[in-house]
Amino acid sequence: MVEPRRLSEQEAALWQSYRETHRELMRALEARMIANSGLSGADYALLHPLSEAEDGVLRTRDLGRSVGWERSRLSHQVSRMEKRGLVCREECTSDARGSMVRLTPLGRKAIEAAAPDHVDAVRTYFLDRLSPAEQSQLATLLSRVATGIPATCTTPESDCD
Amino acid sequence: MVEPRRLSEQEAALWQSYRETHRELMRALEARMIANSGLSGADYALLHPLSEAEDGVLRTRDLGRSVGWERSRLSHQVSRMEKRGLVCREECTSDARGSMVRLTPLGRKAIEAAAPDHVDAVRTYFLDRLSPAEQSQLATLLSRVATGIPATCTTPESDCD
DNA sequence: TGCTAGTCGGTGACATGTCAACTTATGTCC
DNA sequence: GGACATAAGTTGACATGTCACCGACTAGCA
Repeated sequence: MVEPRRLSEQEAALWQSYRETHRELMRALEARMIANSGLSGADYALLHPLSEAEDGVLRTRDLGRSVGWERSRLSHQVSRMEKRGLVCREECTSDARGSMVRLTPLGRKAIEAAAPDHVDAVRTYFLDRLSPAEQSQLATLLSRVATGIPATCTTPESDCD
Repeated sequence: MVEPRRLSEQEAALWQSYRETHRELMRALEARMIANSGLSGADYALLHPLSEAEDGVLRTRDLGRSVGWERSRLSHQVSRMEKRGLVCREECTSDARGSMVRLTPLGRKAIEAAAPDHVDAVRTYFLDRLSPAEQSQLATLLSRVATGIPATCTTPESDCD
């Protein structure tokens, strides 16, 4: 009873504004990317690190780490992209458990066609909306929130202790 | 070639930090709510306005407006929640096209059981991480970004003008 | 060497979200 | 009244994301 059960008007407004702004921003970016290149955000997320990798190949595990996804999610997305010819799977010679994901020529063309406009969109809708001072303010706020988020119990490097 | 094709290190770091922080924050909130009450974020989003409404009933259209969802998404979610007994559908007497969504006693119990801990979680992971000054900074930054996002052409209250 | 725990990737079931199309009803204009 | 645009809601197909589990393999250790 002593604990505050409700958010104040300002708190509720901030929380709602935060969620709405994020949702609208992502919707705008996603819609623009699909319209411009036919790639979804999930496609782009995987194609980007692959395009930067040596020969356009990464071990599935490393690709997963570079985008911060779970193995299952990654596997499903790779399967979908494989079906569309953007990437292909290969065996991992150094570890028989593993597998490699390789950018196909089609995938390479797709990411190279999509990237400039996407970068421009991120600037237009996000970065350019903020002054340099505001950008560093935001970085501070984000790191403060981020450090308060409890780690997922399934995260390998941080057990529930 | 004159246009900046890449983000600076700082810009890329901010953009990545923004997306990661949001993802982790939402994951933490969702996990805690499911563990604590068995409700998902989508469940909560609908149960909340219903629980505040007169008699726990809202016209589907109005429920959709209050959460900002499209009709299809709302209809699917209501169907899933109906199957689990959290809400039920009723006919709309004033407009034969419409339908009403009513909170069941089970749904009422669920939202009332979930709300205090969720509010606490939003405080713990988000609001309490920021000082009052930082909260208003954030509100400013968000509104700046929000006003730069092109409206979706399907939004009913804000046509593309 | 063999046991055991952990890693790696994949799969199926399901929840969530988007899009296009459809049905039905309402409102508007002639 | 009748033609037409619009609104409300649903549905099916599909993309995405999460969870639990499996099967194969690796690594650490007795």
